Amino acid sequence: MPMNAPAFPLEALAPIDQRPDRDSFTISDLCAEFSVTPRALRFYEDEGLIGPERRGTTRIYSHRDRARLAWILRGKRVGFSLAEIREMIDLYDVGDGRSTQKQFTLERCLERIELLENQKRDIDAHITELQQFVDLLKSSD
Amino acid sequence: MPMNAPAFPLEALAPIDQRPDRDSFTISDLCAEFSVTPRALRFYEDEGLIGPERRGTTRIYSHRDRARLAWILRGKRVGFSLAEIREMIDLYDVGDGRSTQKQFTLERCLERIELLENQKRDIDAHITELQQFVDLLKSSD
DNA sequence: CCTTCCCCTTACGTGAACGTCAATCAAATT
DNA sequence: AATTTGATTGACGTTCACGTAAGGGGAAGG
Repeated sequence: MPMNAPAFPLEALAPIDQRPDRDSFTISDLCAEFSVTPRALRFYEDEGLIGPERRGTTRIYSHRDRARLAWILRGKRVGFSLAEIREMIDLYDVGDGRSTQKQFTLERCLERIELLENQKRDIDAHITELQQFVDLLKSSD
Repeated sequence: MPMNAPAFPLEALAPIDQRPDRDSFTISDLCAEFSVTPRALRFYEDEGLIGPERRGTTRIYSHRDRARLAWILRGKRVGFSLAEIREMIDLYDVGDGRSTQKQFTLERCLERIELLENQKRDIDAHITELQQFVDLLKSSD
Protein backbone atom coordinates (compact mmCIF):
# COMPACT_ATOMS: atom_id res chain seq x y z
CA MET A 1 0.00 0.00 0.00
CA PRO A 2 2.28 2.81 -1.25
CA MET A 3 0.77 5.77 0.50
CA ASN A 4 3.78 8.03 0.01
CA ALA A 5 5.12 9.74 -3.11
CA PRO A 6 2.61 8.59 -5.71
CA ALA A 7 4.06 8.46 -9.19
CA PHE A 8 1.35 10.74 -10.52
CA PRO A 9 0.41 13.08 -7.69
CA LEU A 10 -3.28 13.78 -7.50
CA GLU A 11 -2.98 17.51 -7.15
CA ALA A 12 -1.56 17.62 -10.64
CA LEU A 13 -4.71 16.03 -11.97
CA ALA A 14 -7.19 17.57 -9.59
CA PRO A 15 -6.38 21.27 -9.44
CA ILE A 16 -9.31 22.06 -7.19
CA ASP A 17 -9.12 25.60 -5.92
CA GLN A 18 -5.60 25.85 -4.65
CA ARG A 19 -4.93 27.36 -1.26
CA PRO A 20 -1.35 28.62 -1.28
CA ASP A 21 -2.10 30.60 1.86
CA ARG A 22 -1.57 27.50 3.95
CA ASP A 23 0.58 24.47 3.50
CA SER A 24 -0.91 22.06 5.97
CA PHE A 25 -4.32 21.42 7.43
CA THR A 26 -5.70 20.02 10.63
CA ILE A 27 -8.44 17.46 10.68
CA SER A 28 -11.08 19.98 11.63
CA ASP A 29 -9.91 22.32 8.88
CA LEU A 30 -10.76 19.74 6.28
CA CYS A 31 -13.87 18.67 8.11
CA ALA A 32 -15.17 22.22 8.02
CA GLU A 33 -14.15 22.81 4.43
CA PHE A 34 -15.66 19.62 3.06
CA SER A 35 -18.48 19.13 5.55
CA VAL A 36 -17.44 15.75 6.82
CA THR A 37 -16.90 14.50 10.35
CA PRO A 38 -13.53 13.64 11.91
CA ARG A 39 -14.85 10.14 12.30
CA ALA A 40 -15.21 9.89 8.56
CA LEU A 41 -11.66 11.06 7.85
CA ARG A 42 -10.22 8.63 10.38
CA PHE A 43 -12.31 5.91 8.85
CA TYR A 44 -10.95 6.71 5.39
CA GLU A 45 -7.50 6.43 6.89
CA ASP A 46 -8.30 3.05 8.45
CA GLU A 47 -9.43 1.94 5.02
CA GLY A 48 -6.19 3.10 3.45
CA LEU A 49 -7.60 6.00 1.44
CA ILE A 50 -5.53 8.78 2.97
CA GLY A 51 -2.30 8.78 4.90
CA PRO A 52 -1.59 12.13 6.50
CA GLU A 53 1.63 12.70 8.41
CA ARG A 54 1.67 12.88 12.17
CA ARG A 55 3.06 15.49 14.46
CA GLY A 56 3.21 13.27 17.48
CA THR A 57 -0.15 11.61 17.27
CA THR A 58 -1.99 14.45 15.56
CA ARG A 59 -2.80 14.22 11.88
CA ILE A 60 -1.29 16.80 9.56
CA TYR A 61 -2.88 16.97 6.13
CA SER A 62 -0.87 18.24 3.16
CA HIS A 63 -2.21 19.80 -0.02
CA ARG A 64 -1.95 16.41 -1.63
CA ASP A 65 -4.01 14.86 1.15
CA ARG A 66 -6.56 17.60 0.66
CA ALA A 67 -6.74 16.99 -3.08
CA ARG A 68 -7.02 13.29 -2.42
CA LEU A 69 -9.91 13.91 -0.06
CA ALA A 70 -11.68 16.02 -2.65
CA TRP A 71 -11.29 13.16 -5.09
CA ILE A 72 -12.65 10.66 -2.59
CA LEU A 73 -15.70 12.74 -1.80
CA ARG A 74 -16.49 13.33 -5.43
CA GLY A 75 -16.15 9.62 -6.04
CA LYS A 76 -18.68 9.05 -3.30
CA ARG A 77 -21.06 11.61 -4.77
CA VAL A 78 -21.08 9.78 -8.08
CA GLY A 79 -21.90 6.54 -6.33
CA PHE A 80 -18.65 4.65 -5.87
CA SER A 81 -17.99 2.63 -2.75
CA LEU A 82 -14.92 3.33 -0.66
CA ALA A 83 -13.41 0.07 -1.87
CA GLU A 84 -13.85 1.13 -5.48
CA ILE A 85 -12.42 4.54 -4.73
CA ARG A 86 -9.39 3.03 -3.09
CA GLU A 87 -8.93 0.84 -6.10
CA MET A 88 -9.02 3.88 -8.35
CA ILE A 89 -6.59 5.79 -6.15
CA ASP A 90 -4.25 2.82 -6.19
CA LEU A 91 -4.30 2.95 -9.97
CA TYR A 92 -2.66 6.35 -9.75
CA ASP A 93 0.02 5.00 -7.49
CA VAL A 94 1.36 2.19 -9.63
CA GLY A 95 3.44 4.18 -12.11
CA ASP A 96 6.43 2.04 -11.27
CA GLY A 97 7.42 1.37 -14.82
CA ARG A 98 6.29 -2.22 -15.13
CA SER A 99 4.55 -2.07 -18.44
CA THR A 100 2.19 -4.99 -17.82
CA GLN A 101 1.02 -3.22 -14.69
CA LYS A 102 0.62 -0.08 -16.72
CA GLN A 103 -1.46 -1.95 -19.27
CA PHE A 104 -3.68 -3.33 -16.55
CA THR A 105 -4.09 0.09 -15.02
CA LEU A 106 -4.97 1.54 -18.36
CA GLU A 107 -7.67 -1.01 -18.98
CA ARG A 108 -9.21 -0.48 -15.59
CA CYS A 109 -9.26 3.25 -16.23
CA LEU A 110 -11.06 2.80 -19.51
CA GLU A 111 -13.57 0.54 -17.80
CA ARG A 112 -14.16 3.22 -15.23
CA ILE A 113 -14.65 5.84 -17.86
CA GLU A 114 -17.22 3.74 -19.65
CA LEU A 115 -19.01 3.10 -16.39
CA LEU A 116 -19.12 6.82 -15.69
CA GLU A 117 -20.48 7.56 -19.12
CA ASN A 118 -23.24 5.03 -18.60
CA GLN A 119 -24.06 6.81 -15.39
CA LYS A 120 -24.22 10.08 -17.23
CA ARG A 121 -26.75 8.58 -19.60
CA ASP A 122 -28.81 7.35 -16.67
CA ILE A 123 -28.71 10.78 -15.13
CA ASP A 124 -29.72 12.46 -18.36
CA ALA A 125 -32.66 10.10 -18.72
CA HIS A 126 -33.66 10.80 -15.15
CA ILE A 127 -33.41 14.53 -15.70
CA THR A 128 -35.48 14.57 -18.86
CA GLU A 129 -38.20 12.52 -17.22
CA LEU A 130 -38.32 14.79 -14.23
CA GLN A 131 -38.31 17.78 -16.57
CA GLN A 132 -41.23 16.38 -18.53
CA PHE A 133 -43.11 15.83 -15.32
CA VAL A 134 -42.36 19.38 -14.23
CA ASP A 135 -43.68 20.69 -17.55
CA LEU A 136 -46.78 18.58 -17.13
CA LEU A 137 -47.33 20.00 -13.65
CA LYS A 138 -46.85 23.55 -14.87
CA SER A 139 -49.17 23.13 -17.85
CA SER A 140 -51.99 21.75 -15.71
CA ASP A 141 -52.80 25.09 -14.04
CA MET B 1 -49.73 5.31 0.09
CA PRO B 2 -51.64 5.36 -3.22
CA MET B 3 -50.11 2.44 -5.01
CA ASN B 4 -52.86 2.09 -7.61
CA ALA B 5 -53.80 4.28 -10.57
CA PRO B 6 -51.10 6.95 -10.42
CA ALA B 7 -52.20 10.26 -11.85
CA PHE B 8 -49.23 10.33 -14.18
CA PRO B 9 -48.42 6.74 -15.04
CA LEU B 10 -44.75 6.04 -15.22
CA GLU B 11 -44.84 4.15 -18.46
CA ALA B 12 -45.92 7.35 -20.19
CA LEU B 13 -42.77 9.05 -18.96
CA ALA B 14 -40.43 6.10 -19.11
CA PRO B 15 -40.95 4.49 -22.47
CA ILE B 16 -38.26 1.91 -21.96
CA ASP B 17 -38.36 -0.70 -24.64
CA GLN B 18 -41.98 -1.70 -24.67
CA ARG B 19 -42.92 -5.35 -24.68
CA PRO B 20 -46.41 -5.61 -26.14
CA ASP B 21 -45.86 -9.31 -26.63
CA ARG B 22 -46.74 -9.93 -23.00
CA ASP B 23 -49.02 -8.14 -20.65
CA SER B 24 -47.90 -9.47 -17.31
CA PHE B 25 -44.68 -10.73 -15.81
CA THR B 26 -43.69 -13.14 -13.11
CA ILE B 27 -41.12 -12.29 -10.50
CA SER B 28 -38.41 -14.34 -12.16
CA ASP B 29 -39.19 -12.75 -15.52
CA LEU B 30 -38.28 -9.37 -14.15
CA CYS B 31 -35.40 -10.77 -12.14
CA ALA B 32 -33.88 -12.22 -15.26
CA GLU B 33 -34.54 -9.14 -17.37
CA PHE B 34 -33.12 -6.66 -14.88
CA SER B 35 -30.57 -8.87 -13.15
CA VAL B 36 -31.97 -8.57 -9.66
CA THR B 37 -32.92 -11.23 -7.15
CA PRO B 38 -36.44 -12.10 -6.03
CA ARG B 39 -35.38 -11.08 -2.56
CA ALA B 40 -34.70 -7.57 -3.84
CA LEU B 41 -38.10 -7.25 -5.52
CA ARG B 42 -39.89 -8.43 -2.41
CA PHE B 43 -37.85 -6.03 -0.38
CA TYR B 44 -38.87 -3.17 -2.65
CA GLU B 45 -42.45 -4.22 -2.12
CA ASP B 46 -42.03 -4.26 1.65
CA GLU B 47 -40.66 -0.75 1.36
CA GLY B 48 -43.66 0.36 -0.64
CA LEU B 49 -41.88 0.91 -3.94
CA ILE B 50 -43.89 -1.52 -6.06
CA GLY B 51 -47.27 -3.11 -5.57
CA PRO B 52 -47.92 -5.91 -8.01
CA GLU B 53 -51.24 -7.73 -8.06
CA ARG B 54 -51.61 -11.21 -6.71
CA ARG B 55 -53.01 -14.30 -8.28
CA GLY B 56 -53.60 -16.11 -5.05
CA THR B 57 -50.33 -15.42 -3.29
CA THR B 58 -48.18 -15.16 -6.39
CA ARG B 59 -47.05 -11.74 -7.59
CA ILE B 60 -48.18 -10.62 -11.04
CA TYR B 61 -46.27 -7.65 -12.42
CA SER B 62 -47.93 -5.37 -14.98
CA HIS B 63 -46.21 -3.20 -17.58
CA ARG B 64 -46.52 -0.31 -15.20
CA ASP B 65 -44.83 -2.31 -12.47
CA ARG B 66 -42.09 -3.16 -14.91
CA ALA B 67 -41.59 0.49 -15.85
CA ARG B 68 -41.62 1.41 -12.20
CA LEU B 69 -38.91 -1.15 -11.53
CA ALA B 70 -36.79 0.24 -14.35
CA TRP B 71 -37.15 3.67 -12.78
CA ILE B 72 -36.18 2.35 -9.36
CA LEU B 73 -33.08 0.60 -10.63
CA ARG B 74 -31.92 3.60 -12.58
CA GLY B 75 -32.47 5.73 -9.51
CA LYS B 76 -30.24 3.35 -7.63
CA ARG B 77 -27.59 3.47 -10.32
CA VAL B 78 -27.39 7.23 -10.04
CA GLY B 79 -26.94 6.97 -6.30
CA PHE B 80 -30.34 7.53 -4.71
CA SER B 81 -31.40 5.58 -1.66
CA LEU B 82 -34.59 3.55 -1.73
CA ALA B 83 -36.20 6.09 0.59
CA GLU B 84 -35.39 8.90 -1.83
CA ILE B 85 -36.64 6.87 -4.74
CA ARG B 86 -39.90 6.16 -2.98
CA GLU B 87 -40.23 9.86 -2.27
CA MET B 88 -39.75 10.62 -5.95
CA ILE B 89 -42.23 7.97 -7.00
CA ASP B 90 -44.75 9.35 -4.57
CA LEU B 91 -44.35 12.73 -6.24
CA TYR B 92 -45.71 11.21 -9.42
CA ASP B 93 -48.69 9.86 -7.57
CA VAL B 94 -50.03 13.07 -6.04
CA GLY B 95 -51.71 14.56 -9.10
CA ASP B 96 -54.84 14.98 -7.05
CA GLY B 97 -55.44 18.59 -8.02
CA ARG B 98 -54.53 20.25 -4.73
CA SER B 99 -52.45 23.13 -6.00
CA THR B 100 -50.38 23.60 -2.84
CA GLN B 101 -49.41 19.96 -3.07
CA LYS B 102 -48.61 20.50 -6.70
CA GLN B 103 -46.43 23.46 -5.85
CA PHE B 104 -44.55 21.41 -3.27
CA THR B 105 -44.08 18.57 -5.72
CA LEU B 106 -42.81 20.96 -8.33
CA GLU B 107 -40.22 22.42 -6.01
CA ARG B 108 -38.98 19.01 -4.97
CA CYS B 109 -38.66 18.04 -8.60
CA LEU B 110 -36.60 21.11 -9.37
CA GLU B 111 -34.39 20.33 -6.38
CA ARG B 112 -33.88 16.84 -7.71
CA ILE B 113 -33.01 18.12 -11.12
CA GLU B 114 -30.40 20.46 -9.72
CA LEU B 115 -28.94 17.66 -7.64
CA LEU B 116 -28.69 15.47 -10.71
CA GLU B 117 -27.01 18.20 -12.68
CA ASN B 118 -24.45 18.65 -9.93
CA GLN B 119 -23.82 14.94 -10.15
CA LYS B 120 -23.31 15.24 -13.86
CA ARG B 121 -20.68 17.89 -13.27
CA ASP B 122 -18.94 15.61 -10.78
CA ILE B 123 -18.97 12.79 -13.27
CA ASP B 124 -17.59 14.97 -16.03
CA ALA B 125 -14.77 16.12 -13.78
CA HIS B 126 -14.08 12.52 -12.85
CA ILE B 127 -14.03 11.49 -16.48
CA THR B 128 -11.68 14.22 -17.64
CA GLU B 129 -9.26 13.42 -14.83
CA LEU B 130 -9.27 9.75 -15.65
CA GLN B 131 -8.88 10.62 -19.31
CA GLN B 132 -5.89 12.81 -18.57
CA PHE B 133 -4.36 10.01 -16.57
CA VAL B 134 -4.97 7.60 -19.41
CA ASP B 135 -3.28 9.98 -21.82
CA LEU B 136 -0.36 10.28 -19.43
CA LEU B 137 -0.02 6.51 -19.25
CA LYS B 138 -0.16 6.18 -23.01
CA SER B 139 2.39 8.92 -23.61
CA SER B 140 4.92 7.38 -21.22
CA ASP B 141 5.74 4.47 -23.50
C1' DC C 1 -3.81 24.31 39.40
C1' DC C 2 -7.88 23.55 37.10
C1' DT C 3 -10.70 23.90 33.29
C1' DT C 4 -11.43 24.11 28.42
C1' DC C 5 -10.49 22.68 23.92
C1' DC C 6 -8.95 19.83 20.41
C1' DC C 7 -7.02 15.81 19.36
C1' DC C 8 -6.44 10.68 19.86
C1' DT C 9 -7.84 5.38 20.11
C1' DT C 10 -10.79 1.40 21.08
C1' DA C 11 -14.97 -0.57 20.68
C1' DC C 12 -19.61 -1.33 20.21
C1' DG C 13 -24.01 0.35 17.79
C1' DT C 14 -26.78 1.48 13.62
C1' DG C 15 -29.49 1.94 9.22
C1' DA C 16 -29.70 0.59 4.51
C1' DA C 17 -30.08 -3.07 1.31
C1' DC C 18 -30.26 -6.98 0.67
C1' DG C 19 -28.30 -12.49 1.28
C1' DT C 20 -29.27 -16.82 3.15
C1' DC C 21 -31.35 -20.48 5.04
C1' DA C 22 -35.70 -23.02 6.43
C1' DA C 23 -40.16 -24.48 5.94
C1' DT C 24 -44.22 -24.51 3.09
C1' DC C 25 -47.32 -24.76 -0.91
C1' DA C 26 -49.14 -25.29 -5.62
C1' DA C 27 -48.64 -26.42 -10.31
C1' DA C 28 -46.34 -29.07 -13.72
C1' DT C 29 -43.79 -33.07 -15.16
C1' DT C 30 -42.32 -37.98 -15.17
C1' DA D 1 -48.28 -41.07 -7.13
C1' DA D 2 -43.99 -39.03 -6.60
C1' DT D 3 -40.91 -35.62 -7.80
C1' DT D 4 -39.28 -31.48 -9.57
C1' DT D 5 -39.85 -26.57 -10.23
C1' DG D 6 -40.95 -22.06 -8.87
C1' DA D 7 -43.42 -19.42 -5.80
C1' DT D 8 -44.31 -17.80 -0.88
C1' DT D 9 -43.33 -16.04 4.09
C1' DG D 10 -40.56 -15.40 8.16
C1' DA D 11 -36.31 -14.86 10.56
C1' DC D 12 -31.67 -14.25 11.08
C1' DG D 13 -27.04 -12.90 9.04
C1' DT D 14 -24.02 -9.58 6.55
C1' DT D 15 -21.57 -5.60 4.52
C1' DC D 16 -20.82 -0.77 4.18
C1' DA D 17 -20.10 3.65 6.07
C1' DC D 18 -19.94 5.65 9.39
C1' DG D 19 -22.20 7.31 14.58
C1' DT D 20 -21.60 7.26 19.34
C1' DA D 21 -19.95 6.79 23.70
C1' DA D 22 -15.94 6.09 26.80
C1' DG D 23 -11.57 7.19 28.24
C1' DG D 24 -7.21 9.75 27.81
C1' DG D 25 -3.28 13.13 26.29
C1' DG D 26 -1.37 17.78 25.67
C1' DA D 27 -1.37 22.76 25.31
C1' DA D 28 -3.54 27.27 26.28
C1' DG D 29 -6.01 30.40 29.26
C1' DG D 30 -7.94 32.16 33.72
